[in-house]
Amino acid sequence: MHRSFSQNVLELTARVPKGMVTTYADIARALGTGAYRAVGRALQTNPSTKTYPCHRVVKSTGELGGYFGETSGPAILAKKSLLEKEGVQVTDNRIVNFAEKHFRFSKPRFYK
DNA sequence: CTCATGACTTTTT
DNA sequence: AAAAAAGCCATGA
Repeated sequence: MHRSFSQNVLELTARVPKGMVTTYADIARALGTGAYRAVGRALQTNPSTKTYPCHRVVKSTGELGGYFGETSGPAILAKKSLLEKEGVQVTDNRIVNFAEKHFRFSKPRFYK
């Protein structure tokens, strides 16, 4: 069964447990590619934040990254709020204790 | 098909 | 430590 790259990005996003985060690079790697930037692009068209909690996807550096196309401003504040509501602290645009909150995908998956 | 673009990442200043 | 440059690749025009 072939799923599009974007579709797989969304499905992996849905796997991240509440209170944990993953990164754009992790998702790309889990799909067997290095298309980190394309991951962000795929999330930009997220059809449902309920189904796909894309606020749990952050940068490899532990910084927040973007939300709904915005890299700063109100959208990012919303992302921060959602994370803190789940117990992930954010200070100065960064995940506090990033290593402990970092969810790792168990096995690589391929979409092709 | 080619080309530019971006919710990125890593290396180099 | 902070900023810039270079590298990455799926997607849409």
